[in-house]
Amino acid sequence: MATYKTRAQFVADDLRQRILGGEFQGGTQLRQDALARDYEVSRIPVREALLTLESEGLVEFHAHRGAFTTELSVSKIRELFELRVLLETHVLRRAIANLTEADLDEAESILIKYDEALNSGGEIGNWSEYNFAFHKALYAPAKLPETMALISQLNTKSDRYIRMQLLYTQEIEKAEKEHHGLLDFARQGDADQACALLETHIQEACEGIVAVLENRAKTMMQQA
Amino acid sequence: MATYKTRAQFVADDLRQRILGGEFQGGTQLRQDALARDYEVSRIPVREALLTLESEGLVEFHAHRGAFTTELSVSKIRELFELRVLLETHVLRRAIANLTEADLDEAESILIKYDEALNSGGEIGNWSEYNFAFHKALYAPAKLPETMALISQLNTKSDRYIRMQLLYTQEIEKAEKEHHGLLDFARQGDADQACALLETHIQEACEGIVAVLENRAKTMMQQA
DNA sequence: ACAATGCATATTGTATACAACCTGCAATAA
DNA sequence: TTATTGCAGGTTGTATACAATATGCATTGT
Repeated sequence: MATYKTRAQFVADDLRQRILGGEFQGGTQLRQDALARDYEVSRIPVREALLTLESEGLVEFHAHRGAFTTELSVSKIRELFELRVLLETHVLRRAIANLTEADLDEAESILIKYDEALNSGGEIGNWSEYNFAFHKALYAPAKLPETMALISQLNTKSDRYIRMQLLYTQEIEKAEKEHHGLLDFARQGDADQACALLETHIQEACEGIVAVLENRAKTMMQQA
Repeated sequence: MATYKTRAQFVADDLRQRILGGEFQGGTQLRQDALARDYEVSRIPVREALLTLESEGLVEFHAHRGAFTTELSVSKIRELFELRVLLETHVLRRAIANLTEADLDEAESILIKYDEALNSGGEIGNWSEYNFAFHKALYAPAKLPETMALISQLNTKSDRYIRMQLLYTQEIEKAEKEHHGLLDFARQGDADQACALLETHIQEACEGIVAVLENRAKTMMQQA
């Protein structure tokens, strides 16, 4: 079901990737006309795509002035990651309560696939997706779809910054170790330790991003 | 700023009210053509309004089949209210930490205004708004805008059912007492007790809604 | 009788055309 | 000089027109 993709959805999906990939600086205006030419469609599906992205927090509309990509302040990033801690530990705890062997294997297979991709090539272009896929697999047994939707939303909002962090720091291996740790605790059924690890995992990612952002702000000051 | 309202926004706001007011059964199709005639606009702003409402979880789009009002299952309602407990106690705790007299007075004034409206007339049409306004005032000192946005989102999604509950049960006075209780605990700076009360406040509202829904389902079975 | 197929109709999705509005600059007046 | 007003150009917002798709019914064949 819902296999058909309208042009608006196509544009939305592609544009989301481009924004998350860092193609646009925060605050740049997305001209409907130009995008319509790019995708060889009219402005109507472009507008609808932009509206979708607005609801995801990636762009902002100003009436009669158009859509601009958003930029998060440090305090908002901190807030988002605090929410992630709150929601994801909640889900993880519930997930561990009704975890099966199959669930654990599923999560582990994602991790292994990622390990291989990392060791062989080093293509971190879609690391962010692998990362989220693992978390999702781990949380899925909780069977809390609404909560997962919120978590996805938070991830989408902060994904740009996560990628940026990975670009500037070499935290991937550390994250990878923590993922294995999470899996081990989950396998042992130790929800408390798993949640504690998850909490620091998220918090440290947050601090890494904040550090990169503040560094960038400083170098930009010097340039000016 | 942003004082201008496009037609799409106008339609979205009005349609949201109508949906939350219970004008449409869950699952009814919203024909773009009919709505466009109603509001005397073209279908374009109607579509955009429906897209906005989709992002709020009030309607669902099916490609080439249009928009339908959503209906929440009991398990989803339970999940939403569980999320509310999680997020709202989090915010409340933070709010109590940096609460000023002015904040408390502000919240109290909303409560008093509502008390008066309730005693004099009994217009519960917009009780739901008063209710949320009070909660918002109480949470505002936490200064967590992203979190508040999520909470608003959850409230919008469940608002229809809250109204329904109020229509079928007489829980308003009880909620009112609990609101005063919340305010008292907040004034004393007792975050633990305030959060405990908030938790039961939300949970009982949830159970009330579930009871109404299951009752309605039963009577519908009998009719058929 | 019943299932499958094709057509008619209606509704959605999109392109094009036009109106409303914002922005920046030039001209004018204090 | 500086603030204000009006206009020009460009972008967004919306109406209209058309294309694509889903649904229901009639038709056909078994």
